[in-house]
Amino acid sequence: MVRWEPGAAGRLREAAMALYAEQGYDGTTVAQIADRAGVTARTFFRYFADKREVLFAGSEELERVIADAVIAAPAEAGPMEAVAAGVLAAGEAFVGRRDFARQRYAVVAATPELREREFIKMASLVEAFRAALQERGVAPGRAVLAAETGITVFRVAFERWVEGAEADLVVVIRETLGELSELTS
Amino acid sequence: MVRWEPGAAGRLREAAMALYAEQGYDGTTVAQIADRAGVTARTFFRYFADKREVLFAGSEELERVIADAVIAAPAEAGPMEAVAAGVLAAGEAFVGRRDFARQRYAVVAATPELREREFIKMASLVEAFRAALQERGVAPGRAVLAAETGITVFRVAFERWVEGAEADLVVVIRETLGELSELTS
DNA sequence: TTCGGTGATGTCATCGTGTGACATCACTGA
DNA sequence: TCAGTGATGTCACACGATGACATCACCGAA
Repeated sequence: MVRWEPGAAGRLREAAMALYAEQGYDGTTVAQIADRAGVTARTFFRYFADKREVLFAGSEELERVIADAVIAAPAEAGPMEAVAAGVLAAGEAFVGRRDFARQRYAVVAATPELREREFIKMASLVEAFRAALQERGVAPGRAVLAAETGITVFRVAFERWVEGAEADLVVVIRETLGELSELTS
Repeated sequence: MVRWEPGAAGRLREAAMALYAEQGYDGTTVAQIADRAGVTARTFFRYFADKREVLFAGSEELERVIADAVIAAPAEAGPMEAVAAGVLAAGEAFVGRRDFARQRYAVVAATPELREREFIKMASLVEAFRAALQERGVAPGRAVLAAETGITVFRVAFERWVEGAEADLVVVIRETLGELSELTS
C-alpha cells in the first residue's frame, strides 16, 4: 500500500485552476485546493511559495526559450531582429495551447493579485531577454530598452491572440512587430 | 483637548517609508507602522487597503496628468507624438523630487511584493494612456500598443534617471524616445 | 445650553496566509 | 534487519486583513 499518490504538484495545479475558475481566486482557500488534491495545506506550501504561484510555476521555461533564440539569431542580425527572434520563439511555445491559454488568461485577468504576479513574471522575461541581448554585444542601455520593448510586444500580441480569432500566436506577433515599427517610424 | 492628531494618512505614509527603509518591508509589521504614526493597526487599514498600498496611494494623479497631456496635444499630432506628450508630462511631475524618488525606488526595488504593486500601477497608467489616445481618435488596437510603448519608455527612462547622473527626468525621457525610434526603424 | 448626529478612532473577534519544528512511515540499500 | 532518506502530516504561531460594535470630541439645531 502506497503512503501517498505521486504527482502532488500537478494535482495541486489542476485543483487550483479549477477552483479559481469556479469560485474565483479570493473565494478559494488553500485548504480547499489541498483537499481536492488529497494533501494538506502545509504540503501546498512545500510545492508553491504562495497561493498565486501555483498558476505561474514553470515560467522559467519561457525565459530559456527566449534567451536561446536571441543567442541563436544570426550574428549579423541587429538588436531588433534579435528581439523579434526571441519573441517569435516564445510565441511558438504556445502552439496548440490556445484553449488552455484562454482559460488561464480569464482567471488571471479577473484578479488583481494574479495580474500582479503575471507582471513580475514578465519582468523576469525582460531580464532574460536583456541578458541574452547583452551576450550578443548589444550595449547595456540599449539592451534594456530592446528587452522591454520585446516583452511589450509579446504581451500585446498575446492578449490579441487570446481575445481574437487568429489561431496562431506567431502570426499575431508578426503583425504586432510590424505595427510597432510603423508606429515609431 | 483633541481626541486625535490630524493627518493620520500622511503620518502612516512617512512611518511606513522610514520603517521599510530601515528594516525592510518583510521585517516591518503593520502594527509597527501604526505605532509610529500614533494609531492602531485597524486604522491603518481604514486608510490603505493593504500593507503595500501605503507606498502607492496617490498614483491616480499621474494618470490624470498623462491623460490631460495626451488630450491636449495638437490635433495634427500623430499617435506617437501624443504618446511623447503624455510621457513628457509625466516626467515633469517629478521635477525636484529626485532624492525622494531615489529613496522610494530603492525600497520598492528591494522587495518583490512591492515591485508587483508597482507594475500594476503602471498598468493603470497604460489604461489611462490608452483611453486618452482613443479619445483622440487613435484606433483601439493601435492605442493599446502605443500606450504600452509609452509606459515602457517612461519606466526605462525613470530607472535611468534614478540610477544616473542627469538631474532632469524630462531630458532622459527625450533621449529614451529618440533611442526607441532608432531601435525600431 | 443641551442634545442628537456625525466621523475618526479604538476594541474585540475571527479567518486565511505562510512558516518553523517535529513526528510519521513507506521505501531503499547495505 | 536496520539506519537513512524523503514526502507528508501535525501542531503551534505570527501576521495580514476584515466585520461588528463601542467610544468620544465636535458641530449644528432647538
